[in-house]
Amino acid sequence: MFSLAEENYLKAIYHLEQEHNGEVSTNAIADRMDTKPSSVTDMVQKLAEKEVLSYKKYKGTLLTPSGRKIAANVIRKHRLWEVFLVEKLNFHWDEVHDIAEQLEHIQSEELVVRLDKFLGHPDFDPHGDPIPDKHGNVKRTEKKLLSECEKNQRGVCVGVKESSGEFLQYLDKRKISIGTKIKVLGKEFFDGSMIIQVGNDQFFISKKIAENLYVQTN
Amino acid sequence: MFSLAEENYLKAIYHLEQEHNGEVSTNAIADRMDTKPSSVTDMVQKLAEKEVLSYKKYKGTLLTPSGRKIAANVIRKHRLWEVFLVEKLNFHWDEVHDIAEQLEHIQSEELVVRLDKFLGHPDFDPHGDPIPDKHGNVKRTEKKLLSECEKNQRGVCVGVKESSGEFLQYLDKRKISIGTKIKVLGKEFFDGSMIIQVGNDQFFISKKIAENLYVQTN
DNA sequence: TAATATTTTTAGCTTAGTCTAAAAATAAGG
DNA sequence: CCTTATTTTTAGACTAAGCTAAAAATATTA
Ligand SMILES: [Mn+2]
Ligand SMILES: [Mn+2]
Ligand SMILES: [Mn+2]
Ligand SMILES: [Mn+2]
Repeated sequence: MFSLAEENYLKAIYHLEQEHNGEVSTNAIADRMDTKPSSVTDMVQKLAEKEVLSYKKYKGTLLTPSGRKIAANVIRKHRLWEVFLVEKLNFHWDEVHDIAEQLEHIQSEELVVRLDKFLGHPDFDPHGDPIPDKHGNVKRTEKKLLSECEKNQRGVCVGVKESSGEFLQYLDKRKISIGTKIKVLGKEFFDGSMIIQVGNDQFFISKKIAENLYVQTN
Repeated sequence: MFSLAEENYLKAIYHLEQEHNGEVSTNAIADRMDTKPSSVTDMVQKLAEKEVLSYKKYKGTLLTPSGRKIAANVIRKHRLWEVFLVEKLNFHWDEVHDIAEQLEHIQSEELVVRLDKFLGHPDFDPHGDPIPDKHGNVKRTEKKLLSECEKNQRGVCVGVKESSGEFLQYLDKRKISIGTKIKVLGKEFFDGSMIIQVGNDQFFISKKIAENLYVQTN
């Protein structure tokens, strides 16, 4: 029904919609997909014909509910395959994206159902991103302070409570910014300090740090 | 390096070469691939440019060693994925071909290595077809009498010893002909009779039948 | 608000892979 | 061996998806 190229566009637009929460511009799509804006205009007009997105010249695009469902399903497959590659084939989590980029386009409802079951119905991919359910719904959660997180919880940094220069510099040094994924590897009850994982780095943070970082948890 | 369409052509030509053992005609390829002969001519000329097959106008084509290796690798992936689908995802063996037709085109050396390992380095796919090794070599075996086969062995019918009308009619009734795959489910030492599987059917055969059927075993 | 800069679209080309219709080569039959 | 049938190739067109260059719309800013 939808070609590989069309699926990739829908997926990119889906992600961009979340990020900008709202219409997505032609240039933003071109940037994300490594194509030229003129190519995007063509494709977006075709997808508007197919009613998977709404488009007004010069005004940007928004997915329709049906387009959003298709995109979510591609993302579901992408993330399920990533789980498979890491959990079953023992790939490292940072090696799997490009393979999943191909596997996400395999067409077979039944395959997805069985893969999901085989993997034990996982809720998150190896990067900590949530796996949409079969209806395209993603479990979206409230933000909270990192200090409220438990061991093994994952979250995405969505903001800071205090924003002094020193604190922001500290975050910068630790390569933490909005959108950074954080996993709690350990938590000390005595002083509330934590060991966390950020990208490939693991390090200690004090309770004070943890109390000033907002995360959106899984 | 090679597109999905090119890979499918190479694979089809590979199979046709075995079947006709020799040059493959344009029409034969068109038939197999469900395309028009004119499309085949175009593609075959392109593949000849790329030196994966040799082609002389009106004379048919033959894969070069490099073309044969590429084809065998696609077939390797196809059959490994079929094993995965049946053994791990519990698909029935007659449901997996179309999905494998897509999965065989996923590009990743490492994925194949790990999938092969995960599956325990299988030698045959769920249909009993041999899985080429990483160098494109297929274990080709001698033909022998079905009566010489052991329990759980699989073979492809490649001929008969006696060819009386009654015998051939029997084979016909049982839907056994050249190319039919047979699996030995059980063997009785006392009288040499067997239970065999042919397609979805399972039935008894006497020693006399088994002694007159040549099979190529895995 | 008028000039300038940026974004987006259009127009026209390109390549891969397919098709139909017609021409050319080869094979078969009398 | 000549005529007819079959196979194969060529010529020309089409669609999907991309590109460049130029035009048009929108946004910025002096
Ligand atoms: Mn990914
Ligand atoms: Mn993709
Ligand atoms: Mn198959
Ligand atoms: Mn295929």
